[in-house]
Amino acid sequence: MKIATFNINNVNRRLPNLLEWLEEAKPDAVCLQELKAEQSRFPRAAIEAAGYGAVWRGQKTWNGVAILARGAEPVLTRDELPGDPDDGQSRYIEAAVNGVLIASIYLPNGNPQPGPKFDYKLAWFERLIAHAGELFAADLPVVLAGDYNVVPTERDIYPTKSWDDDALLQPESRAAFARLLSQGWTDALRRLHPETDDLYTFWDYKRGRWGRNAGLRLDHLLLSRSTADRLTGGGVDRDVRGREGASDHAPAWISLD
DNA sequence: ATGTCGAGCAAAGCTCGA
Repeated sequence: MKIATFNINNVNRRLPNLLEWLEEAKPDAVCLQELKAEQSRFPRAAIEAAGYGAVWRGQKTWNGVAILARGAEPVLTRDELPGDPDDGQSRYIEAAVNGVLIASIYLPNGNPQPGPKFDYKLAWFERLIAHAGELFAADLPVVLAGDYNVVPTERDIYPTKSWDDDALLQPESRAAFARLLSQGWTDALRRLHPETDDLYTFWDYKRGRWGRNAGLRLDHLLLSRSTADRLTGGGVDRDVRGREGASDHAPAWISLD
């Protein structure tokens, strides 16, 4: 079973890119982030025609997350992260696909920091850690996939000082990600490629960063115990980032036995 | 400080978010 995560950065504007990648990569389940489409504007028909069922939680202009399943309908389990009934941002959706509980996560960016957006990022992280703790303890096959907006370690960014003040690299952001992992989750791509220095999933549009491979690893697939035992492979479809009209993220994927 | 990209608002170019 192949499971992917892809920050599409506007599902309607980049629909041809998404359909092309689905056709060639044929993932069994896909987590999308940054739909940037309100609920009624999700391109359901085109995605169905490509052979995928879908559940999604849209929002006007910003955010938005979805889960697609090849030849199946994902079984929705929740479409918001518990812990704050006043949070109206569409950043979490969870569904069962082929016996695996899958979450599509779009963690807040948090810039500029310090400030209210960074506070929101850290508070959202705490809610995720609380919910993930319950899922891990349940000992189910779970994959928490998405754009975490965190560069976990120095190995996960090209050599630069340019991002030192960015919310994605702050010690608080990294500590929260490390605390999530410490519940027992496996960072699948780093597990598979422990020595790779350019395991990036994001290249900023600015300053030719794609052309000089100045990337960041922001998109992660975290595996519960039973799914980690089934991990057989994975990678980043980085060529997708170089195509006409591409998202600034590339798809990351894993295979489970 | 800058660079890129796109949307919203509202009628063109600025502001915002990423």
